[in-house]
Amino acid sequence: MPQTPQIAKEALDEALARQGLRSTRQREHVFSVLLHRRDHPTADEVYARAKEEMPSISLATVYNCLETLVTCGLVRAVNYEREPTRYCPNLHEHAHFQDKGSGRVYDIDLPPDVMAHLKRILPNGFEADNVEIYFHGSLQRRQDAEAG
Amino acid sequence: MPQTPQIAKEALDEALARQGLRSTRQREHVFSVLLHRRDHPTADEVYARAKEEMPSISLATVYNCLETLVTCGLVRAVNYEREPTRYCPNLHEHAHFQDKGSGRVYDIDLPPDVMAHLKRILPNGFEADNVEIYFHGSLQRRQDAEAG
DNA sequence: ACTTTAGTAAGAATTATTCTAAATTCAACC
DNA sequence: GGTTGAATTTAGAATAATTCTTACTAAAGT
Repeated sequence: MPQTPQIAKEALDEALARQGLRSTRQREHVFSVLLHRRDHPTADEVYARAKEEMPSISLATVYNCLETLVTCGLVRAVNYEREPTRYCPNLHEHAHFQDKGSGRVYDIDLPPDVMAHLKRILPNGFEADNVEIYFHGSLQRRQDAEAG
Repeated sequence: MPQTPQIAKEALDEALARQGLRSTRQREHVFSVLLHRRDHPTADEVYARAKEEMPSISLATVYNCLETLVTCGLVRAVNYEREPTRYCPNLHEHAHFQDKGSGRVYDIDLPPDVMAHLKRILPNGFEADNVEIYFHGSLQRRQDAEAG
């Protein structure tokens, strides 16, 4: 039973309030679904998981809630090629890696200098707000390194 | 009247042959459209431009040809968020920058070390085939620096 | 309690893209 | 030069993710 931890609920309420938005059961629940398994689910997957505890929630509401969470800055929308958008509650600056075997997406921490270093390659006049870095490849699984 | 330069036509024929594919009028024309204005057009835009010289070409064929060119390695498909796919005949390793004002996409050359440097941040077991780097921001236009 | 506003639900609509089936083209062989 | 068979093109239908619309519900302000 994923229960939104108090600390996350407070962050949610505060972030929503900052945008003049209300905290609702659906928003809280969708957020808790994302926090519970940080595996970059698609909207459909979030919908399926959300319904387990809240069978009356609709797909449209899941889309609305995800969009709201993105607007509030609590969640990041992640795209690769034209696959369905995935959602990620990890707010550190980080890159993504998609394993072409399983399609699963993993967070890759960025050493602090990388982002700055990257922005420095831009010619004069190009001002970047953000940089998306998306690796695509295969994940060599080793017995001793089991990752989620 | 964009005419495929001989050198490009030969590269096309050779690349197609390597995959056991035929060189056709449509494939050649779609390729020439991409080479003519290197502004990362969408499939729809390529369709519109291709029709000017070849009014009978269909949108499906444009999609097929673009896909074929990507398969042959002559063209890169570029995605940002869930916007329509854009096509780019620049095969150097490079990043993309989208100006949020105009939506236009620019190629950004990568210093040779950057790619290698980036791949080195991957944890053990992650083997990247490729990295997409997509900047999003605004382009400060200066009188003396007019770019296409 | 009454009114306004925000949020949710269900399904229709949209959009980029892919699929399907029929028609056409092309390269190789006779 | 015509024939054959596979590859390609075409037009339109189909698909899939997402957004929109409209009515309903819930909450907040008065």
